Amino acid sequence: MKSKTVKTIEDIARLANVSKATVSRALNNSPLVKQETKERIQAIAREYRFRINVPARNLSMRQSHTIAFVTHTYYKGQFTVENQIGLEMMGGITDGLYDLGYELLVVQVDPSNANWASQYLNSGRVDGFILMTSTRKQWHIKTLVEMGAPFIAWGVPSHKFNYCTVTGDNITGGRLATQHLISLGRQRIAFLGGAQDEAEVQRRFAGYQMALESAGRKMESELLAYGDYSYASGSLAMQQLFEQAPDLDAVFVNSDVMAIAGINVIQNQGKNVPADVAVIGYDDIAIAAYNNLPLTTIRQNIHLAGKLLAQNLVQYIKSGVVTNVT
Amino acid sequence: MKSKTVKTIEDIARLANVSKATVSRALNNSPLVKQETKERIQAIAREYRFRINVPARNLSMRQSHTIAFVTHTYYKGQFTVENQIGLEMMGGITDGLYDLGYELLVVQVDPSNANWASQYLNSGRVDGFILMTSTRKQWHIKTLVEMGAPFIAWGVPSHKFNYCTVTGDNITGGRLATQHLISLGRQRIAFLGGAQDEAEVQRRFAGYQMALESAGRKMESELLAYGDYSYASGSLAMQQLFEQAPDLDAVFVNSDVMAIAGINVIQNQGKNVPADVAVIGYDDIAIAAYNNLPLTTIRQNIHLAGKLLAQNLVQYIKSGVVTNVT
DNA sequence: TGCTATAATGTAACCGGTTGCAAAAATAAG
DNA sequence: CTTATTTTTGCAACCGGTTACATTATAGCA
Repeated sequence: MKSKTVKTIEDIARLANVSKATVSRALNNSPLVKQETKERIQAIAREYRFRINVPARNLSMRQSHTIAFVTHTYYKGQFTVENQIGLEMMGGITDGLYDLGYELLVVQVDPSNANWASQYLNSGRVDGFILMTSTRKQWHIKTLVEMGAPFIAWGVPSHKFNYCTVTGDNITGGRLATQHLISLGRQRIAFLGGAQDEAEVQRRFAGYQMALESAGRKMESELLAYGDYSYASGSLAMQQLFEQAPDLDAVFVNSDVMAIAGINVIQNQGKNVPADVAVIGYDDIAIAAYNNLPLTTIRQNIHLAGKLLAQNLVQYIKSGVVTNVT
Repeated sequence: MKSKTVKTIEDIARLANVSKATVSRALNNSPLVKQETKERIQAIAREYRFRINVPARNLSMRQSHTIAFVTHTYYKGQFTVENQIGLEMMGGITDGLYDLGYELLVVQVDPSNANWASQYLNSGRVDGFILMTSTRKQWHIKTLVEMGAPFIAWGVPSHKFNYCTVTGDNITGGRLATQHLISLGRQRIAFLGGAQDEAEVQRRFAGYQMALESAGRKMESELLAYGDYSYASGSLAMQQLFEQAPDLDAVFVNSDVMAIAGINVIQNQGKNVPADVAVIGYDDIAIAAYNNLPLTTIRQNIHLAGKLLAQNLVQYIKSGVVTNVT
């Protein structure tokens, strides 16, 4: 524990009998300083527990080394996938950014106003954004693209614009889920999707279809129904499925929430889960593991996804575009 | 859309024919500048969409106007309350901070090393911390207190130290839950707590006891059991309760996760929930609402709590200590 | 009208780093 | 032992604000 007068790079310079510039270079491991001096300076810095002043560095380098995690205000009960996997994903992002020397700022934006982008960018507050937006909210993406803001989004990229994304492999996910059901010997496997116009849903459906086909079966339209991820829509869609195909013996549901709703409906029909009807859900929530429900779930590696988001965004900030599929 | 040469306060000064200093004052609404000039300058700033450079301001004012949300790396499946209410709470915090002109940085720390505190504080990166730590991790709190770092924690304050906190009103929560069960006409109401040494749990228990007493009943020790919030411990504790008091007809469980475990056990005993045994859970998760389980839950106003955390911390940064109960 | 109290603005020195360019030191070449 | 090179280091200007203090304009009052 030395005196605490060592707060700035200049203090260290004094202690080491060198100039500010040299200290700065030494601490940044510049090749311009002799190995020996470099080590000496670093040792001193370590000894005195020197912490570089971040705002000063940011100002000087005109970079904030900070990226914004953009989210809408969370409304209680608005149970979206985003809310559920949000924390886990943030963990991954923070991790990834940390390794790259960046930090994460949480920004809550008004969905009806894309002004935030310029606000944060032009203030030098952040170097880029990470959006957890689903395929909707295209509008925000449009704004960002137009203003040339560096950002990356989680979700299937729109074909209209060109920007960075990281996405779960929905096709494979859909295929795996369906194959699993097939391997259980199920004959009539239904598909209960999320919003039909979402790219994610379409891909899962594609996976579903692929699995069926490669098992020599064909998809039947009465085995399809769509909801909007809400509990209510799940119930509704499930009922619809039963009307269209009372003999179904399995269902692949696009979200765990709807899956739970579906299970409810099935049980109310007097059928047993999974004996009569097997149910398989998708991603989101840790609930599944702790639930006493007969529900299998396709898990996504959210932490990894977060890390990828971080890495690709930073990489983009220093060069070109990337689109990824996990 | 004007030319984009207006990036700094100096550009504006030029446009307004005044000095940098005056612009700075005008934008900060200082009483030192004439109302008229102030308005003129502000108008120009607005017109040119001027955004102040945050790093520069931070450097100059030696404040980051940023506070850190401290969290441990999230391990999948490590289903803690913190994880569950984390996002919602963050929403509240961001909200509260925003109103005060502060921002939220997410910091992931290594639980076994409290070095992060000085790292962030001394670097001028943040002005304070918000901990979501439960009563354990006292150690981190100790470190923070000792180094005089401004912070606030969610949870019942330790009597050993003096620091800011915001807490759910566990006593009232416990009372409400118990009263509810009483009003349902239940006779033998059990208490299934979390870790017995946690202040939160003790308070909930106090509430439980109060409710019983004011209903003219007295607490019986065979109706008590404790777990550690995990699913497994919930099952165990519930079994224990059944052994101790096979005739119980209601149970107040300290967390929704354990409640779900408990329900499972009860059902396996061939009893019906809630007909034979009523179950009431506590706080956390949005799951409850979407679950098909016969589970009532005491909800906490997490968003508000987050806001309070923000407000009280900032207030503290500018003055003294506060301890709050919602 | 002259003189002081007060309001409004300007000057310039920070804040704590980074970095282009010049100077000094060390090394190589002649 | 010079002179030309190549390394290392130092100087000083900047990044874009804030703010103590000096200066000037405005007003109040005898």
